[in-house]
Amino acid sequence: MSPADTEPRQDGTARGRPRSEAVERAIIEGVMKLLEDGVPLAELSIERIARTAGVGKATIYRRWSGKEELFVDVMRAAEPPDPQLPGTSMRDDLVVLLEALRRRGLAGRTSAILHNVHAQMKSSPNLWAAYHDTVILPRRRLGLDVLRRGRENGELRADVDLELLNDIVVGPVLVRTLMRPDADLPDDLAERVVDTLLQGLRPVNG
Amino acid sequence: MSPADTEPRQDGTARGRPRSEAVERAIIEGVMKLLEDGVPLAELSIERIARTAGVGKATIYRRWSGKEELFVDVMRAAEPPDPQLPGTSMRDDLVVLLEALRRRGLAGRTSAILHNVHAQMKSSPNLWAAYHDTVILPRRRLGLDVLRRGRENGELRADVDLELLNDIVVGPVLVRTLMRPDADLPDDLAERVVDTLLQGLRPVNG
Amino acid sequence: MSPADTEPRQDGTARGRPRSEAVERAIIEGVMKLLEDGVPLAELSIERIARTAGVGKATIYRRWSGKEELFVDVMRAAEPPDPQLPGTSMRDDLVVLLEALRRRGLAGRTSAILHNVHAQMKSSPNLWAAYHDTVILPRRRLGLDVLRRGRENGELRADVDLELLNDIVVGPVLVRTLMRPDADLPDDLAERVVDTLLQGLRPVNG
Amino acid sequence: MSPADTEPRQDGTARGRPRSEAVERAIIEGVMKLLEDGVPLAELSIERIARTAGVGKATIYRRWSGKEELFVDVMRAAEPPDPQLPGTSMRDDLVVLLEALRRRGLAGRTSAILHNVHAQMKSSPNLWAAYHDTVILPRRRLGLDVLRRGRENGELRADVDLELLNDIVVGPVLVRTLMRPDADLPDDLAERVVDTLLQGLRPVNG
DNA sequence: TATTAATCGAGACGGTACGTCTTGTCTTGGT
DNA sequence: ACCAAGACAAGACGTACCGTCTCGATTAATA
Repeated sequence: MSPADTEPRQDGTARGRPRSEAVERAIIEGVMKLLEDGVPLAELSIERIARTAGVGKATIYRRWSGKEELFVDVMRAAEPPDPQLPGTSMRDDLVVLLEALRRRGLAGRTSAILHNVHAQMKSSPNLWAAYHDTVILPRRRLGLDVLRRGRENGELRADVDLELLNDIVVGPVLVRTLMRPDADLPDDLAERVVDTLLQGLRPVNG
Repeated sequence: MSPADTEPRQDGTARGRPRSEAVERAIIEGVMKLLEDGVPLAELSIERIARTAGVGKATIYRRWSGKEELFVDVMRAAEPPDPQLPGTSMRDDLVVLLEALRRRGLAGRTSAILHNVHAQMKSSPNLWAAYHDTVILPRRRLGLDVLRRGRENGELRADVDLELLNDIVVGPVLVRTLMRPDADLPDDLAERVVDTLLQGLRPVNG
Repeated sequence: MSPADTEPRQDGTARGRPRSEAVERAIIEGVMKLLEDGVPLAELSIERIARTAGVGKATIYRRWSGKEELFVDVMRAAEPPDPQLPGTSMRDDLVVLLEALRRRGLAGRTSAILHNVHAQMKSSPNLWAAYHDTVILPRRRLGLDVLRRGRENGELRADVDLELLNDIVVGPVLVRTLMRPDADLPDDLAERVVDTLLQGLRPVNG
Repeated sequence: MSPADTEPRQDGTARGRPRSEAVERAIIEGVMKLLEDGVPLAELSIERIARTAGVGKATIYRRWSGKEELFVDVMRAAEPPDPQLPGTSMRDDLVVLLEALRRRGLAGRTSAILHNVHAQMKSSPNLWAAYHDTVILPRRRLGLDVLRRGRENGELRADVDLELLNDIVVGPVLVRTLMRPDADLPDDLAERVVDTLLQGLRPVNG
């Protein structure tokens, strides 16, 4: 799924002119620039991408089998780095994770790319799978680890389903980010979600 | 956004051959049939839709301004009816609402159409808005009403943010339905989400 | 080989918008204009022809299966009309026929087209055959008729091979026209060829 | 026009690895093999020639500036040697010359190459000129010499135009060879052409 | 014997054209 | 006024070649 789909060579022997990494970057940067400039994803033809990057069409097809595969790498390049967990408590760690998610949905470049390409990739199951495996899954695992530690530390009920809980924690931010583009993502959203969940929904007295 | 974009006539006077409603149904049914047959959304050209429905291309353009507008109506036609709330308690109402959401993500026809068209529409803000306003928003209001009644009945803490809570309730199911296509949606998912949230996450003793 | 390769319809029933004859003419005229302007045949891409004629590529492919087929029709359109035979004698008729051949090789538009397309067509046996059958053969028959009448009238030896003789008469002009592009075609060439042949090559006394 | 276009060095000093003559032959042989195998000239890309000859593209471009120049050398290599004239009489010499021409148009390898490359070269005036000067012209001069000797020997009328006569002699065979690919070239064609011309066309008595 | 420089096969590179497909508009003749 | 059919200009699709440009690896003649 990464660049070098039509592998240039299986063994180590390199023959012929090697592929230029600069070209690779130029293409991905070109796509990002177009998306940031507000060009609708539907108008992102390979022809136009090539024109923008000052590159021949074949040079694109030599690396990616089509638009979708290219977009996977564009997303990967646009993906912000993993957040640094404070480790002071489960609650704090969750807030940091959620906050990273919230920010990702706001930031200019990332946001424009994310919203568009995300939607696009959904139409292609195996591409989605590739993105899921290399981007989503590691983050998900990060969240599950935090929750597991929380359960072990006694911050969490012992009988809770961690997988489900992870979806519950992450759900509201993801929903607001990707499915309700007009929804606001206030600064304290991460905190409020985590604290609301921890406090429980029942009235205080009981 | 609805059919009859290029309105046939503003006033009441009807002149010439009236538009055939059968044609309208044939087109929408045709799109659904193709999607159910596993035709990828990307291969759904207007040309092919017209061929499948045995209809001229102009007849489609006379009703919708393009593929996306047509898809909005296809989604609307595929949307399952609103669930009937039992009204016995907030908890029960929420479970029924969530269960409807879960079912929508499973059902064959609906599911295939949903996943595809949903993704597609995300690329077009105003189309997404149209879908949001006529399909998502009413459901959302239904959920908010249930929560509001719950708060009034004392089933909910008084200081909770209903908007946020609604996203928390709906989030996990939506995430599993639309963003993790391989995730399982077990029969008791709705119940477990609602009960997990109501019980709170803290260990019992305190 | 003619226009209308992908026949629009076999029976008489005409359905859909009929093909525009104006477009047909515009395309053929466009090719001629380019050739007259000195554009080398090798640079006559379908893409360029379409651009010049202000026509979509598909519109060309709808009529001809490729460049070569199109060129057959261009040649046909550029072909000068059959000459009018005086009928006063075999000698005079032959001179007129040869003179027509000579002129064809001189005339600006025709000449440029002829030389180029002629060469091009040679690479495609069946296209050459098509051109041969509809353009060359009728002319050839005209020549054979003249010779046959000459033999019946006693202007020709009875034992002569008419087919061969026709090639002998036509040969020198054709060679100078098509194979020695720099050769001159003097005004009296036709007369001189015919008279040289009629007089024989032997010295007068014998 | 010959190999060594981008001359490897002007002065005598030879530095670096010298060009391999074997490579040169391999390329020309490769082209001939492809043509004999019935590959249409239009499909003879430099890319394919290089592939067939097991040679890098640059190695071809180092010797010839393009396809056409390469073809000139291919033709030269395929050209049969000059015929040996008996010298017994003008008539016999002409028959031998014509017979050589006829054979050239028949022979397998030569014929396939001739017909194709001949046509191709016509589109490029200066290439045609090169071929004309080094291949056609010497043959033509050979014919003119024979005719001149014939006139001096009294085998020919003194007032005949030798240039024109040469075209008349050569014309029919050339026409049948290059312009009527389906025409037959019977064994006695050369004799019949020469004798027909010598006998004259008029009836015997007069 | 080492150095040097042009050669070699391989294949990447920016372009252009190929022939096919879809887009949205525009005629047709018929309902 | 509507309909199905299909022509039309425009332009993207993915592939093939164009002629140029690196690569690492030969291959002589020179130093």
